Amino acid sequence: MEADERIERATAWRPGSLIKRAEQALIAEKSRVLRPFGLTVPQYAAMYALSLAPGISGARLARYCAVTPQSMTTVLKALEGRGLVERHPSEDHAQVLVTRLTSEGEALLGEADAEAVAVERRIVGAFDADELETLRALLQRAVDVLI
Amino acid sequence: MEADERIERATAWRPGSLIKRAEQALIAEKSRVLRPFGLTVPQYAAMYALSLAPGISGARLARYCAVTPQSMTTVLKALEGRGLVERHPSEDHAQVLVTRLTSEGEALLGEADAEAVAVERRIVGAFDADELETLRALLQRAVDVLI
DNA sequence: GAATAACCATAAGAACCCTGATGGAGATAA
DNA sequence: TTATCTCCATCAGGGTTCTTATGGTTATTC
Repeated sequence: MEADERIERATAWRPGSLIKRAEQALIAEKSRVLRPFGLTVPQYAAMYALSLAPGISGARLARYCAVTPQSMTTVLKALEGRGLVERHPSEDHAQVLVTRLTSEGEALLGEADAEAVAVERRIVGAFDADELETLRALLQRAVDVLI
Repeated sequence: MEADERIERATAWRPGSLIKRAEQALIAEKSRVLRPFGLTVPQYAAMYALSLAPGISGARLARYCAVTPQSMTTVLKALEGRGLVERHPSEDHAQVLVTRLTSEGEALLGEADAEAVAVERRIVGAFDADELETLRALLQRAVDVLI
């Protein structure tokens, strides 16, 4: 159909579509490797950040994962329901919920992280050091002109 | 807090986080400029593709916009409810719904597209031709190793 | 000490996206 | 002609995300 080329020609110059495709492919592949563990990508990201910063508040966790606090709340509720994380009121700040991985959470994260890291390594392995730095710099510039 | 640097150091090498930030910034900015028109980014994308390929089926439209047919159905229902697109059974294929922009849809798209294109131009303007081609090639390579 | 700003958690509502599964229609090959 | 493959639309269910708004707590500032 001729519409294919017409649409291709009209959208190919837009950098946005390239970035979208890359992000989509990344999400799809990570979802695939995480599915056996019953984890979604945002759930994995939250658990990974929790492993690096145990006892963090939900709001800080949201900032680290680049989502809104409301989104993080729903993610944490799902994880809490599965017994992978636990939340308790902070002793210092009454309105803060201290969040930690449970031992089951740590065990599951250990397995899942190996798969997730492997996906990232596949990307890293496709570039040399210079190319990786170039990609980083170009994407950063795109972000800078957008914000 | 020390957790900031620890998380930063542990995630900075992952290309996935860079791509995610870029996509997030892009979505956020496009959402912002499209909001006055009452359009979301996927709704705009669908209308834009429809303007290039009038009378296309929902399934083909979904492929062009890189979403599932189910997602496209919900997008089109919203647009249809606002009178921006219309869908009629095809005369050739009984199971196909021919989809077109209404005149109001075309008018609204004309205004919204100017804003959306401006966002893309801001990105394009931040790079020279070589850099743009490099970004395109690097992102394409990342997609290729993931698929 | 009181006002202000900054932070935290959360509810409500709307969109989006996905996977999985169902059912119907057209085209092709045995 | 029948079986199969492909394409289309859609339902059901789960998960993520956002905006908008509310209410409470802590720290700072006047």
